[in-house]
Amino acid sequence: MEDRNSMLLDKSFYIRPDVVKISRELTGKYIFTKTDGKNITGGIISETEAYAGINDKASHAYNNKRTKRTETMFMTGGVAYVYLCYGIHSLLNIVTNKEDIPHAVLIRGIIPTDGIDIIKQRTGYKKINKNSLNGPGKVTKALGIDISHDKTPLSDNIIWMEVRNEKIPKQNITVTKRIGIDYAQEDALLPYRFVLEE
DNA sequence: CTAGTGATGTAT
DNA sequence: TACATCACTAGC
Repeated sequence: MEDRNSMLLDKSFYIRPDVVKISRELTGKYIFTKTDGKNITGGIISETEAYAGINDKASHAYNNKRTKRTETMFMTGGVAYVYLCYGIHSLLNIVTNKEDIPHAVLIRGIIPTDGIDIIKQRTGYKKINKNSLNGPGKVTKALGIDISHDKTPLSDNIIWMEVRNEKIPKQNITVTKRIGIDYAQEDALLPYRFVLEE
């Protein structure tokens, strides 16, 4: 796994204080999973959003809201925060920053590279292309992630990130406002979404 | 455009 | 215990 062409992102990457920067940096990195007793599936992270804790009206942890569900966001960075949205879709977030500071990055899209046949099985898609997994619910379905993976450390060979040699220049990442958070008033306009350009 | 889906949060 | 809400998707 770890040679000079690929390196596991470890705790020191996730514990850093600037979640918006981490969100930008995760865009273009690789995510892999080994779930379901199946082999590795994964791809290049093509879209992320930052959720910046207690002062961000779009965040589940806004106003220091601490419940059974949001407790995960308060953990030390480097674990998965997975919750069910609209009764159907499990959404995968990466918890960042130190304990008690509830920052997270939502993984909104990947370009599949590994385990294409398993991804076809899980999604039911007959063909897979670089745009097939362009939504947060599609990503978790393809990677075999559900709410049972909440609190999973990103160091356990179940869900993990790698950096590889491919250079993703900064200018190839577009920045926009976040999706589906109209309830967040002025914070809905924050430039916290990062998308890899074609 | 809209229905579907169920865990979660908040109020009773 | 009840009810509204929701970091979405697929199918018209």
